[in-house]
Amino acid sequence: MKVDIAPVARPKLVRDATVESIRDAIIHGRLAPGTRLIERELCEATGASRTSVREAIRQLEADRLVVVTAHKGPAVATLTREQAAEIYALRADLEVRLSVAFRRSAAPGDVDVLRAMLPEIEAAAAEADKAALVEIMNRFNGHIMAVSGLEVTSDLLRTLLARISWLRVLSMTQPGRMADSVAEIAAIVDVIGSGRPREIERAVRRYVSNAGAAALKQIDAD
Amino acid sequence: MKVDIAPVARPKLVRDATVESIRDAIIHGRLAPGTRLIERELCEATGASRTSVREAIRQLEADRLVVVTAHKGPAVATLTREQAAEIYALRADLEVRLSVAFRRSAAPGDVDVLRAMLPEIEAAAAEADKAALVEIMNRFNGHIMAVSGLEVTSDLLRTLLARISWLRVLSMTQPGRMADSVAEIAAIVDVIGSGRPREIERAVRRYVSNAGAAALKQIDAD
DNA sequence: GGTCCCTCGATTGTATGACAAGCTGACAAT
DNA sequence: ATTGTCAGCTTGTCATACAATCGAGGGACC
Repeated sequence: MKVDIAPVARPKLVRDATVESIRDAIIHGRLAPGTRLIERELCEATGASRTSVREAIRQLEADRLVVVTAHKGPAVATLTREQAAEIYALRADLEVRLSVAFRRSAAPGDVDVLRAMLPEIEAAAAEADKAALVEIMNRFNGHIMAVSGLEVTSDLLRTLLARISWLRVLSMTQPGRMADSVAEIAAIVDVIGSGRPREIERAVRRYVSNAGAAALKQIDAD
Repeated sequence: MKVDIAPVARPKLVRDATVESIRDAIIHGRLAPGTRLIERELCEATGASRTSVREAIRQLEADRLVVVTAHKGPAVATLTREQAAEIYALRADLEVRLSVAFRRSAAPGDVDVLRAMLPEIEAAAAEADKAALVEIMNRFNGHIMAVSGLEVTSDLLRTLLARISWLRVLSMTQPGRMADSVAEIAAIVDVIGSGRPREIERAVRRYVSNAGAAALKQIDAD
């Protein structure tokens, strides 16, 4: 017999909450790249013990969100221009793979879910509400990832996106970028459900490539 | 003044040694996928304290080499057929990028370094010496990565290769695979220094794709 | 003044002991 | 056979302690 009961929402482990806490501060830019992280301060800020904080740091280090120098301690990871360029190039490959897989696996209605987000995206862009835009784009990407069925690829993309998250927000500020961005996303939605793989690839690469160009311009202007 | 002295080999941190120790056991197959890892046993095996062992586990978890279930403990990660297929597909993309970048950045002699490894590869393959083959292929890949200058891409590829390391060794056992493999690698060396990107891509994809097919066949036959 | 060196405080690295929380398998009861 | 219960084991977290190392500041010397 199959019952329709969701598994209980387990109380988070302290270490996971700590990871979330620090990761959130990094990807939202509240901790700028290069910022030194002192264990004692992290303990005070999160309320966790050194044990948990240190385990959290190890996880963030493996995710490349922080870099740890022995006996000097962790610092928020910085991105060189070259690293950022690489990440955007890789992101394009991954998003192409996901979008094509989406096309293959999409059930009727999956494209509608994406299309239904467009007005929200436009609204957030019109108001220049970055936080809302980040949130809705996460849902947008999340749906594509979920439908694609590509676990590893989604996982990799998530870690790459986390590393450039603050940069993405910064590059949104460029005049005209948001409007272009919205148009490029709409173009993706237009072809992701019914287009040929070649067309999907072109639309996705155009979006990611332009986003990357904006991000790199942002880095150069720092 | 520039002196040719390598930086001192610092005494490894206990935690790094522990990570290395466990990672090595996993990628060389001494710890089979699915094996439960008990903290106490890891402490006894490595001589490290729980503190260090637990931090090592967190790192391996983020690298996806172990999966941790709350209150049940870590276990060596398993690979589904789908995950393995994804990893080989992504590996192809990454190796193509690295090889093309190698072509662009290679100094005279860099190709010779690769070519000089071919006899070693052939010898190891002829003797079916898997350990030697793994070692030499690591050097081969390492040289391409170093010359390519693509840090992020290299990093990502290394983590993916770690996840399929045991599978690669297994799939070597298939009759004829080693000989084909050697020929495909030789073909890559032939074009990586002077070929057009398209040719390089084709050679690399042929190699990775065949390796992936062998690996998947191995999974199916388990 | 500038440079070298040393000491000291702060921070990280590691180990240990303690206890709570949660899982697992065995056994008893119905 | 299913369920309830319990004991033992493992993980999760904390506090504490101490060694190793780093970095800044202060003298000593030129």
